[in-house]
Amino acid sequence: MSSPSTERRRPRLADIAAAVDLHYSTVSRALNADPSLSIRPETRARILRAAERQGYRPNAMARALKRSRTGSLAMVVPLLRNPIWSDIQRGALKRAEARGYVVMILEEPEDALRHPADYQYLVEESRADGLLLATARRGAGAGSRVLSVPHVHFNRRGPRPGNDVIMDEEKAMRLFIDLVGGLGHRRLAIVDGFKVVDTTYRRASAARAISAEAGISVLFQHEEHTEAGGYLSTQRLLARPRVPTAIGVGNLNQLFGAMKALREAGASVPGDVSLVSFDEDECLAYLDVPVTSVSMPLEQLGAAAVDALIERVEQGGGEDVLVGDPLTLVHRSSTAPPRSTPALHR
Amino acid sequence: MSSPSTERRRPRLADIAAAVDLHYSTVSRALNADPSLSIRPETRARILRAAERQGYRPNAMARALKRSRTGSLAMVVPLLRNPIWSDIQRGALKRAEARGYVVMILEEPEDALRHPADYQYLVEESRADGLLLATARRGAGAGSRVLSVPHVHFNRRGPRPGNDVIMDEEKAMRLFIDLVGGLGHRRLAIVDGFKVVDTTYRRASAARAISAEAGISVLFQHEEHTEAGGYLSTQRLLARPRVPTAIGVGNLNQLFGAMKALREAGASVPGDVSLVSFDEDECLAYLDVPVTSVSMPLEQLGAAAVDALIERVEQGGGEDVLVGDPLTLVHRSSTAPPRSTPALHR
DNA sequence: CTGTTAGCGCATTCAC
DNA sequence: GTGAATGCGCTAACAG
Repeated sequence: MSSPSTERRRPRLADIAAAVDLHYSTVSRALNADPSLSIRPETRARILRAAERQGYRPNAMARALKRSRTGSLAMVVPLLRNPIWSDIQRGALKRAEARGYVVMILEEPEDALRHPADYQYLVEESRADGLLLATARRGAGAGSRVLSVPHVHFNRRGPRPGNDVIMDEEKAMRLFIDLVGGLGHRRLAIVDGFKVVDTTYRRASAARAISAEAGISVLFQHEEHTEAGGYLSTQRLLARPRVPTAIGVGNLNQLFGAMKALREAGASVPGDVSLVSFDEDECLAYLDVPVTSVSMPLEQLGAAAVDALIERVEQGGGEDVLVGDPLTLVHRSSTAPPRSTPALHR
Repeated sequence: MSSPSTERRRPRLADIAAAVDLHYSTVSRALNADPSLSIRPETRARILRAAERQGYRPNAMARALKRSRTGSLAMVVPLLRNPIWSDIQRGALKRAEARGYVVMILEEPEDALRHPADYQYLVEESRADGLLLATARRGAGAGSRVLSVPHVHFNRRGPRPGNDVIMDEEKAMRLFIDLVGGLGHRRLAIVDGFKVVDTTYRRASAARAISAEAGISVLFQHEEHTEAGGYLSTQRLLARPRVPTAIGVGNLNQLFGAMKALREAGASVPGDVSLVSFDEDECLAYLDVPVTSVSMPLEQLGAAAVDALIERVEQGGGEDVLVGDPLTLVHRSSTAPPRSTPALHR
């Protein structure tokens, strides 16, 4: 209806070749700066100018078909409310863009888990060059179909070593235990998600080892990683004969539940119990009593995962990666020495 | 080193054609269930079986090249901490998957805004069939380059009508004003982000219109959409000679700031001031005083945006979409009648 | 009912 | 220095 004539096809190599009166293969080589092409600079400039003028854009599909490389990565993340996934995703997107890749995102519902191999089709159909996976449950798919396309598991380890990019959960746990241990706490508790999730599993193992060596007791409560889960776990802890004096909470959602349970029980923070979050978030600074947290390198993890995957795609190699920096304590007001503790009398 | 021979190429149409002793074009038509092909069921079954056995997967690049359609959409979202974007993204991903599309995500830093047309290259290079954009600032790029590829603006309107998928902010505002107005409040305030963001702008306009017609006064505070912004805005409100008795807060980050300001000023909620959040989140139920919120149809918005874009890609048509369902009030404990109000004496 | 043919747009090996 | 030719894997129009 309105100007039906203006519609113009996107220029191809042939179009710009016609404009400069050269063969399109020459144009291709000039635009790609093919070193084996000894072209005179002046001709080259002419080509570039023509391409520019016509607004030439290489067709990614055609190029991908020819090169058998799509320039895109597929990222599978669990469908969770926890904001850490946004941060990891952010790190991955930035790094991928910087390295000339695009990223497709898929979200896997927690109640409809699939096997990692179920995402292989993306590579097999040449939609992506490789897979970034955060879908593994511990033991899931162990011994079963092994992925035969480039991939890395991030944040959660895969069924076998060699393609994992994970955070240094042990370091995080050590930070927590050193902090409250140093304040004099000897009865700690950790409120976290279920141990079928690898991250939680590693955290729990680390806590066990570290606390044992420090002569500190640690109680574990594993529940859903939601407000309700944190609430329930903390209620249970507070109902014990000897209530822990310091609690570490595995994620932000659970933290809100934990705080509610503490409030309802009349337990003051940090007076009665010290509280530490394993998710850092700006909002922690604005709570009634600002909550100390362990800040994990989330964006760095995403970036490292992309780097590792690209290495596998382009070189075929690669090793496990442990991301441990910057992993720091954000000191706020939710920790203090336990009431009448040796530390106070020193 | 280990079994270098096992490496087998991915099967192509030709491979399965060879296996069933038919031409590969026939195989193609059979697999695609081409209606113009009258093939005998038995042959068809043979083909399917062979394809299955060889693990055949159509090459998406080759298909895209031929069909000039990639089957992927590009989504550009602002780089923000606010969790609404995750929810919108989720809705979009789900719908896209259901409709056979994949989605690439790009995040645009708020401090390095680009023109929507800067993302056109994705379509021009045949990396995506269309663009989902949430990048517009009011007035940005108005009158400048107009997008010449299929696209929709979501949550934030584009420079001109016709390709917008937005939420019914007016309805949201009406819910808020009706609620607190009905409780007897006559001095309201709205704490929100800056009005260069279209969502905020529409919310403010709606509030102005609705409150005028209801004979209610509304004060606006526009600050950064962060905890610090909400804190600052609320402090300002509390410093006024006549403090508003009900405050609506535009997003979750600001809400934490607002609550801190109220706490520090010794203003009780809902005793001294009623509080309503325009972002719904499970954590609101776990706060010291659980906060009432307006729950927006975020996933629905994402899904609607995908539908609208696919319509433009596949049919070339499309109109503006207003997403208004389900848009509801989540009643919690942060609202009450103002102290000694007419409503109490009725 | 099935085979032939011609590209989609590009990179690349080989001639000249 | 540059042109010609081939094929990546697939779809679709056309033969037979």
